[in-house]
Amino acid sequence: MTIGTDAPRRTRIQQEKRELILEAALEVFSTNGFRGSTIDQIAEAAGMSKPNLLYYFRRKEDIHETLMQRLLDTWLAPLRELDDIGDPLTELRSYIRRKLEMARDFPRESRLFANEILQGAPRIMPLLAGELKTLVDEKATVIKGWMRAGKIAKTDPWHLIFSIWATTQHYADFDVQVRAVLGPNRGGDGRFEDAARFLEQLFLDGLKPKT
Amino acid sequence: MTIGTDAPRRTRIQQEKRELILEAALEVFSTNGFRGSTIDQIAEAAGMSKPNLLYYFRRKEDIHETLMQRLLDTWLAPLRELDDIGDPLTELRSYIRRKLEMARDFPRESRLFANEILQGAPRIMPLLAGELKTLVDEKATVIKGWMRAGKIAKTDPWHLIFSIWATTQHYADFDVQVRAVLGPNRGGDGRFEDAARFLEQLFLDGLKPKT
DNA sequence: CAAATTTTTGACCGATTGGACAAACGTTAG
DNA sequence: CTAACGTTTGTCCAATCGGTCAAAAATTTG
Repeated sequence: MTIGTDAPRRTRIQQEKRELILEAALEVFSTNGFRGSTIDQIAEAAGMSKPNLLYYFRRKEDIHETLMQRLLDTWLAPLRELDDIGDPLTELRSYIRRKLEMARDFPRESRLFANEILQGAPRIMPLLAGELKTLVDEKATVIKGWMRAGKIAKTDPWHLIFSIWATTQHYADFDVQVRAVLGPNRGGDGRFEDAARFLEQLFLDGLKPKT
Repeated sequence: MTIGTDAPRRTRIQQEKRELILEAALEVFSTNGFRGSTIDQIAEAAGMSKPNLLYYFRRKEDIHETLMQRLLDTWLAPLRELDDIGDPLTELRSYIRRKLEMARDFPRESRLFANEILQGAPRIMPLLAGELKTLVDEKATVIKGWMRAGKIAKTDPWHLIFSIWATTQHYADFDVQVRAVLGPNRGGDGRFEDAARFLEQLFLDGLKPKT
């Protein structure tokens, strides 16, 4: 019997094998893109034969789809946590920090997402215009409230969110370039701490109310 | 006779055909990546048969290589123009503006470059660690001079350049997402002016010396 | 005009691709 | 042990890939 994509998992072994495949596929897809990756590559990375892999995921697209669905949840978690309860500047600062930590700890997820968007988001466009837009609009309203209350400088909340995404994800998506430019000394493990310090200064001083 | 990559162009027709192919290849490569693009796609986009295209460029890689070489020159031009002569804040502001204009006017070039970096820059790594690093180091020294002179706030020049790259190129590379989130109203042609206003505020207020 | 050269194309090739399938293998329940 | 079920693999297939080649067509040259 083959394992359907939406069918409930049966044995513990199936769960584990599917997880193994997804892990391998994340590695391969994130570095080669969807069309640039082959089932053979994924199967080899997962340590199994191609037909065996196709026993757990019937089509190449199914693997990618499962990967993207899981990705979006964890990827948007930091933004969901952005809340109205704390101090606005502190909230924003910790959002930036969390996003940067995700770029550091989950660079493959970031690159997988970037690959999809770069190519026109053919597989997740509905999610962008639906779930994502709703979430961003909601958070933009929160930020606008902070601006009206004089807690942070008045500016465009949507482009503020874009700039946080751009600057943090840059350290995952363009990691090769960052390391090449920084060189062997400054391009080491400390580059994320340097980035965190810089981004905090850039955003906070730029957002501090004038009064 | 076939046309070599490094051979000097002969007739005007050859120049034009090569240009036609490069234009078509830019379109295809920038949306599908190198491995995701086929010679047939490029040939069709250029309005010619596959063997005809291969008469002008012997290998698929030759097209990509020519494209990347041209790209880097124009792509780094704004940074090269960053000079020590004018007012530092004005210099940085116009650099940001020029980069954003390039993201608006040459989004395909930006995506082509992003695709290459995302996949580990296998074809231009030497350029990154060589020419690019040299240029950035040089400009970082200029910026550091501005900081020592108290003209702009003290921070990390390299990460400052990264953040300018990230925020501006975001509007080319993630254009689909930007438009989806902004929606039909705010996602129209005015989005680049909104972005310009926001980025100016973000960077200038963040870089202004405290005194 | 005709000869020489450049440009274009149809047909083809070997390699790789995503995927199908039946047989073999392993495991577990009776 | 054995029947049933879940798992794995070798083999195969049609489609597509990058690229070749010889010959036709168009253009340039004399």
